[in-house]
Amino acid sequence: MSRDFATQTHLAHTRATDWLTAAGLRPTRQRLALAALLVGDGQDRHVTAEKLFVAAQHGGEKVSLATVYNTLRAFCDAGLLTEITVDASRSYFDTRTDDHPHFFWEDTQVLTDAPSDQLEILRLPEAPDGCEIARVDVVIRLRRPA
Amino acid sequence: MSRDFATQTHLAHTRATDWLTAAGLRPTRQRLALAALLVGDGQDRHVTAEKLFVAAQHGGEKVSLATVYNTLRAFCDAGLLTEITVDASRSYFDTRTDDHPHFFWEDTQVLTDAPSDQLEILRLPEAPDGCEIARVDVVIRLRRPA
DNA sequence: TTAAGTGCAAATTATTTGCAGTAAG
DNA sequence: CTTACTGCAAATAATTTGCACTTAA
Repeated sequence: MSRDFATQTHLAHTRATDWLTAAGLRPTRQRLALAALLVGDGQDRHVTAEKLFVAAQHGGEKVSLATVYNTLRAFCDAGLLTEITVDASRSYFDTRTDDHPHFFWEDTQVLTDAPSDQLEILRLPEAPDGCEIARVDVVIRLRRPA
Repeated sequence: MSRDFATQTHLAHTRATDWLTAAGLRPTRQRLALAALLVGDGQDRHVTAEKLFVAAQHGGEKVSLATVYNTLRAFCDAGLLTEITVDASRSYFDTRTDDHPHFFWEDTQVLTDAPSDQLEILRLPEAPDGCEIARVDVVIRLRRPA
């Protein structure tokens, strides 16, 4: 809570590097910057390409939007992120890669984790013949009452 | 099962008309054609704009793609359809408007209903303060094993 | 008659891609 | 060195929109 800036930055960098190399991805300057924003503080995050791009710029990083897109795709392919689709016009990327439920705030278009220990699925429809369940997406859409 | 074509068509037309007027929508030629394709036989359906457009053309109906989009949106706004988002690049529209689970076949990109009686959610994360749950989307993603 | 609905073509928006240059191993 | 990565600008693809025309009520 009271670590100084240098230490925090250093930790973020280390974590980002490990995260990338563990997945066999080259830790380039751009990827490190994006990775640090995603997992630098060990917190789970849900980002859109645009939001991450803005965050990077805000942090003084020089990364192109196309690279942000390509990088997010690369991270997904490497299993570092999961893509979650709640809004047909935008993709969200989650740093948590296990199967867990989400809240989607319809007014702000924000996606967050829902406490997974509060979800108990007793029975699930079984996969039809010749199929297996790749993932179960549970999105709880929240509305602020008028 | 063995009703003749004229009767089937007539039923479809009636059902489509009722469906539209019940929602306070003007039963125009285009809307009737699309509605008949959607609910004409009383079966539940999941369509994309493009698929519905092609189906209409195939049936000899003259409807523009923009109208298909506008119409689907109008049907949703009127509560006749529900939009389901499983794929960031395409919207699916479901003729069943109650909250129920779906199968999404990743190989064919097809969306179907999952038997809702086989899903039992024992406990759901509760909505954060000042919020209510608008809907719970459950999408079971199916993969055909290699 | 008149407000709602339609078609077309142009606009928008998120995302991808081709390719020439740059950097990591 | 050599192959992967990046940036830019152009290409895609789904969806929306402006506007003149048509049609249901």
